[in-house]
Amino acid sequence: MRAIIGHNWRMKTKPQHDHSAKLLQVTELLQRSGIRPTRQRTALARYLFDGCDKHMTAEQVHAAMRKAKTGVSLATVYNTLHQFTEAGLMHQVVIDSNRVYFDTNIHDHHHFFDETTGMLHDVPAKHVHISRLPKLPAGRELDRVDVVIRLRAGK
Amino acid sequence: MRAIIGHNWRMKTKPQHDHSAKLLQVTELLQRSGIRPTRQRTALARYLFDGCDKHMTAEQVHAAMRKAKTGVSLATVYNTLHQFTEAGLMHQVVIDSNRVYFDTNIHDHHHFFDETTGMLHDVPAKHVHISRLPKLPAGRELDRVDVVIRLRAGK
DNA sequence: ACACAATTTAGAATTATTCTAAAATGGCTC
DNA sequence: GAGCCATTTTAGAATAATTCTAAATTGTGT
Repeated sequence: MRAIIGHNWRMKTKPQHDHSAKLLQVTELLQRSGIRPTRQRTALARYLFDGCDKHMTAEQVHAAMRKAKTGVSLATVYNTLHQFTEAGLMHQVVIDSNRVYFDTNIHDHHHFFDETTGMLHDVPAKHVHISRLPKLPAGRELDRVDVVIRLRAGK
Repeated sequence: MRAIIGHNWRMKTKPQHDHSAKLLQVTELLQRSGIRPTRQRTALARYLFDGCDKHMTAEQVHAAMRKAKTGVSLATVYNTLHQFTEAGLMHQVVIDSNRVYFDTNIHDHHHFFDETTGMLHDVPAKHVHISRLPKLPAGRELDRVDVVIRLRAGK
C-alpha cells in the first residue's frame, strides 16, 4: 500500500498550490535548523510557516492538522512546537492564565491582548518605542523584552 | 517602633510585630474594598500586605499560611487571591508557562523574569520608558502595559 | 534488505486550578 | 443569646493543559 507512493511519501498530503516550491522550502528550513524533516514535522511546518503570522495554542494546531486530514498526534504537536520554538522558528507567548500561544511571527514585535475576546494581535516593533531599560543584574544578559498591551472594552 | 507609621499601611514594614495596629489597618483595607474581613481573609491580607512586595503563586501563599499555623484551605486561598485581585489590591502576573504569580506591588512597575531561576523581580516604572504606543483598535481602551524583561545567564 | 537510532503515538500521569455541595460562620433581629 | 438566612469556607471531586512512558513505527546508513 505504501509502495504506491513509493519513493516520495511527501506527495501524500497536498498543500493548496505551489507544491514543490513550498515543500522544498520547508524541508530545507527544518534541515537548516538541525531538525529532521519527518512527515509530521513537515506537515506542521508547512501549515505553520505558510507566511501568515499565527497565534495558536497546541490544541488549535492539533485541530488544524485533523482538519487537514494529516495524522499528527497531540503528543507530537507538543513535541514539535517545542522543538520549533527551541530552534527559534517560532516563539511562545504566555499571557492568558492557562493558555500558551505559539507565535509564528519571529520578527521583532509586541502584542495587544484583548481581554474581552481573549485574542492576541501583533504590534510591529516600530510602533512601540522603549527608550530606557534598567541596568541588568550581574551575570545576566538580555534575552528579550516582551510588551503586552492589555485592552478592555471601552467607549 | 511601629506606632510611628500607624496610619499608613503602605509604608515599607517588617512583618512580625505590630499586631493590633496591623489588624485594624487590614480590616479597614478590606472593608474599604467591599470585602468582608473574615478570619481567613484577614490572615491572608495581613500576610500579603505587610509592606513587602511579593510575587507568589497560590500554592506558595497556601504554604505560608500553613507555616503560620493559620488554617486557610487551598480553595480559600484561590478564592481570596482572586477577590483581592479583582478589588485591585494586587495583580496577577502570568509569565511562566504554567504558573500564575500574584504580585502585591500595585504601584506602576514592570518585571525582570530570570529564566535561569524562574524568579520574578520588580522593575520600578521609572526605569522603563515607553515613548511610543500604537493606536488602539476601535472600541477598546488601554487597561495596562506589561513589560517583561527576560534574562538569561550571561557573561 | 538489515539493523539501529530517532520519532511517533496512545494512553496514563501530573499539575494547577476550578467546581460542588455540605458544613461552618457572620451578622441580623427579636 | 436563640434563631435565621446569607455568606464563606472547605474537602474532595472534576477539569484542562501539558508532560511522561513505553511500545510501535519510521528513517537512515550500510
